[in-house]
Amino acid sequence: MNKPDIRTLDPSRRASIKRKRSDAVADLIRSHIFQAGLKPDDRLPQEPELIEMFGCSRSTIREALKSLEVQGLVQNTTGPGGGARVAPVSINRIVGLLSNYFYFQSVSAAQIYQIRRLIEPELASSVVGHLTALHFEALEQAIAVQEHHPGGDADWEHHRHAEIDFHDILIDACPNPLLGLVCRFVNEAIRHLIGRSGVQEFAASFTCENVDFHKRLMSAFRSGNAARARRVMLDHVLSAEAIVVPAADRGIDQPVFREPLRLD
Amino acid sequence: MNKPDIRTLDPSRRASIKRKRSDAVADLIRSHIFQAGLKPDDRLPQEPELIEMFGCSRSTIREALKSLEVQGLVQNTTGPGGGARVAPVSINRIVGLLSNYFYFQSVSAAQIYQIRRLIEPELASSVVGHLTALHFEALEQAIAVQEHHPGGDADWEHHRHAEIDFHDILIDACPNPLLGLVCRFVNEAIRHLIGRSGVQEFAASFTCENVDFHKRLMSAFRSGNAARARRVMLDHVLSAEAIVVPAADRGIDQPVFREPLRLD
DNA sequence: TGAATCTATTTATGATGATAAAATGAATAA
DNA sequence: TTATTCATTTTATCATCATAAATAGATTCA
Repeated sequence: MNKPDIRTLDPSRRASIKRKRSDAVADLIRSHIFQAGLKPDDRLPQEPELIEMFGCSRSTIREALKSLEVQGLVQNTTGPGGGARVAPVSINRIVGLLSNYFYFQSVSAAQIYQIRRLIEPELASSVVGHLTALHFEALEQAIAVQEHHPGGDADWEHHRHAEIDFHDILIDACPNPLLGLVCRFVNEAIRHLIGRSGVQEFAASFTCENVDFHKRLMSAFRSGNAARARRVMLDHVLSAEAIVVPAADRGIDQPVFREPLRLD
Repeated sequence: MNKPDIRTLDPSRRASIKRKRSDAVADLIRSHIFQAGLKPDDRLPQEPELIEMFGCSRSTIREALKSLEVQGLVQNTTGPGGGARVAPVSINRIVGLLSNYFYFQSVSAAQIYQIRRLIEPELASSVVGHLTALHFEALEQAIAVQEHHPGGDADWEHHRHAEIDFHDILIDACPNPLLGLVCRFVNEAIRHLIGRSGVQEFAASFTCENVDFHKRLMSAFRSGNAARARRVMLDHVLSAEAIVVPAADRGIDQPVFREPLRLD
């Protein structure tokens, strides 16, 4: 058969290793979305049209659309007016895909806190002035969850998750999407650590301490004091690190920035 | 027909919105990989067996495998001994998926540098003692690329990419995978910024300055001085920020940490 | 009129069978 | 020995049909 093969039509592709047709089609559609500047909810051609456009079968098109769907770029719906539509790539999807990564690349508490101490204070500072009433409500509720069974042993994991939830809510209010994304990643890494940890010794006092820090953070947020929010968060993270990270793993040379300096 | 539907068998799924079979199968396989502790290169059952196991058709299984392939969890090969194999989720794949995100969520230079000034100095410090001869060679070459046409106007984008390449090489030597991942993200964001920027005014002197900083970094790396590497990198990032970020966007309250403090 | 329900249509989704292409290893020819 | 060819295994792609889901519009009931 003498059908033109997409893989050989594009010179840039031909040089590289043989790719699957479905992947080539997926990339072409992906490029088209960006180059045409399509926005979320814009419609893509329907399956029969795509089959016509790319000269390949339905299953190939479907695999390509599946690929784009997993990437979070498109969403497929049935029914009249349905088909493939452009979707906004959500931060949640990226984080979800990331979680696979941690299964093969385990990260230690020490490694997590090496970054956490740097970015969480920045997060705390940056959300000041951006927290809505809804945010405050959610934050209060996260604190309430932590306070509920302060002594219960079985609730340890529950408390730790509520602790991370508190920080995730801050991310929601963060005006810098990249900072938010990075913080989400670190939180996701912590969640994995909680899941597989045998480090459940530090229960009661740790939770109380965290709640206290969170309340002090709330106070700083309410008063609109970014500098104080930064300081309190730094203390919070360092305090947690001192408990969570085994002393042996705590790098002596790891620096802590206590006070910010200004650009000249 | 009275076939058991995977979507209704799992109580946790039944409650939520209707999912596609292929997604349900993909999740089951994914969970199996993790729960069985499968390692990269371990084989998954072949398509006919999977069809048997899940009681669904070939196309459903193939979509599920496609999904896992896009996620980077498995790799499919043809031929004897082929089939689906577990693959390590690579940092490159995650970054690739992330790049979609930036098309809908644009990030400004100011936002990038808010994070960059925090983590790049940490990166520079952490790679000290972990750079191999190969790393040094690659770093030298990246510098050479930047030096090649210091005045050429058309090379501006080329130089900027070489500048980012230099930092990516450091990431390769970073012993903290999470820090590496975060730095890759920031670099990816910068690459996007370069791609769509109309900010090409600052060309010649900027490149020279960067090369100078890179050479000073190399010196610190060679002498094994982590503290100096940190300081030089901070100066490098701040210098770049002062040029790249419009003064109006430069938040007055953004802090700069010039000297590290120690844990008590 | 207004809301709820039915029905038809559109579209993706799932199933089946056949063919093509890639990878492996064995057999063969130089 | 070395390279080549060939058969085999397994996915990749194709083609077609049947099913399920979602919407729009008509219809019915209050």
